Amino acid sequence: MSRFQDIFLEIESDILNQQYKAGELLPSENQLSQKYNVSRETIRKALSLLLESGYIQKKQGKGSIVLDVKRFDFPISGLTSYKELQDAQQMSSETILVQNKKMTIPEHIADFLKVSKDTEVHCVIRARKVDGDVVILDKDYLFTSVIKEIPDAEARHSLYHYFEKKLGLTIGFARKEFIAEPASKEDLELMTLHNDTHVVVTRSEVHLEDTTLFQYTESRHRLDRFRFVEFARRRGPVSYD
Amino acid sequence: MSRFQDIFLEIESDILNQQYKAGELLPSENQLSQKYNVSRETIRKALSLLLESGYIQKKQGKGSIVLDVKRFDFPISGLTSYKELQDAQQMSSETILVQNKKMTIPEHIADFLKVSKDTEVHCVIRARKVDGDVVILDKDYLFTSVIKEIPDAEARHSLYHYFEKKLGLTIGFARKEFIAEPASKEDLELMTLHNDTHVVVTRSEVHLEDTTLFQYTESRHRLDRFRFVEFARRRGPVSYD
DNA sequence: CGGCATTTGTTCGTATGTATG
DNA sequence: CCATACATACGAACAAATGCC
Repeated sequence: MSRFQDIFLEIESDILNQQYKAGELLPSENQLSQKYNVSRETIRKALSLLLESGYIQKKQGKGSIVLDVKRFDFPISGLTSYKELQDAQQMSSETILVQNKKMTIPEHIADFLKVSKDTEVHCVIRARKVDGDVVILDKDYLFTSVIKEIPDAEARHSLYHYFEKKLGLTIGFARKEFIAEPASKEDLELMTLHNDTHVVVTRSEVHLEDTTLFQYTESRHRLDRFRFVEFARRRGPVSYD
Repeated sequence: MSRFQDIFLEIESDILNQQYKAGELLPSENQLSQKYNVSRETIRKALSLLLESGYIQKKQGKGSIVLDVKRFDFPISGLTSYKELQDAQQMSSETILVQNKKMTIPEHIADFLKVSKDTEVHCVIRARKVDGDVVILDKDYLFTSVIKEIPDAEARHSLYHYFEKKLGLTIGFARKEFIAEPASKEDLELMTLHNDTHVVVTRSEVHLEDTTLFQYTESRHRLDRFRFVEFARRRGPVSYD
């Protein structure tokens, strides 16, 4: 781990432990560089991580103000599904493996991803049960050119744990889209939908560090179980209007 | 404008103009620093902006790969509403100013924001009409301690244009939350909802650069007119599972 | 397999510009 | 006007990953 990452983690935990309180200023960059015995550049890299993560706000000529981060649910950003919420908040949940088989990619997905229509993928479908109800349906399509085999046990546990810890793959980036859609026949069959007519769908394409596309995911959420929280920093002329 | 921002914009436009094509490598940081006559650090700052914005992927020992950004709707990220989509894509739309008055903050919002219950705010309600239908309802609450006056004409045009261009305020950051909710009586009255039972609601609290909270916004979207696109880069152990 | 050149990642030191109070 | 703090920029050095021979 690099020095500026260590320092980021230390200051982060100091903020979470209220060593630095919301509304106060952090020590100046020069003071911090003395405290940690590093150059100011190293401190600035640590602070810019804190900035991106929503812990502080910097102001030229003044200092770095600690934001009130505990007023909000944690983690701040990127929380998409109740499954992730549960992981973060230790709630109980159950994963049902509905399907795990090899097939050629469905045509509409090939079109969406702009890949060949005879690409081979693993199709993994999982239902997420909370409090007795199936509230999330996850459909993953994984390119067999990258992932050779998916044991059922791994699919029941965590695909990403399998990819990163066991196969040594590293995720690079993803594009996600959120929209509301009418519930499909499959949704009605597999999820506990009461009288809902719609679900919220998140579609993502996930790429490895070397930019190869290796996964397409569709996550379908019951309306009352969808929530997404984002921390957005102003960059350039973005309209919040 | 700082040098590294200029260089970011130049390379950005080179990517958009296909001077640098998707899948190819950018010139190395040393080559770029020669081309632009700046130090490598300056180039690295420009490249890190490109990285955050989803234009490139960097790989140690290899170089910076140009990503295929044209396959997706533009702008890549942070697009929340059809109003923003229209602005970006020159679609036609109409804004109806439903209300613009001073009042004390509604109690449930005071609770949500953890501010005093007798805070004074401007309440601005606007309906967004597309193709004859009202598909978005925006409710803005603006602290009178920061914003003294809101002319109707400005509310009909763009609040943010008014704040930033005319009042000289600078937005710092915001936290946004997306949820699906049952349609309220007000939604049914003011929006063209057909038989919809739910709407997608985005709630944001917007802060100025000096961290003062100055706005709370609730934007209510008809289900078939909501869409949000995000570019997410991997940082640390985040589960896409 | 090792060695080597190339490329990005990290850190340091220094200098100068700019905003704040 | 001045001290302080953050912003930008340059130059240098070494580490780590990659690719090629």
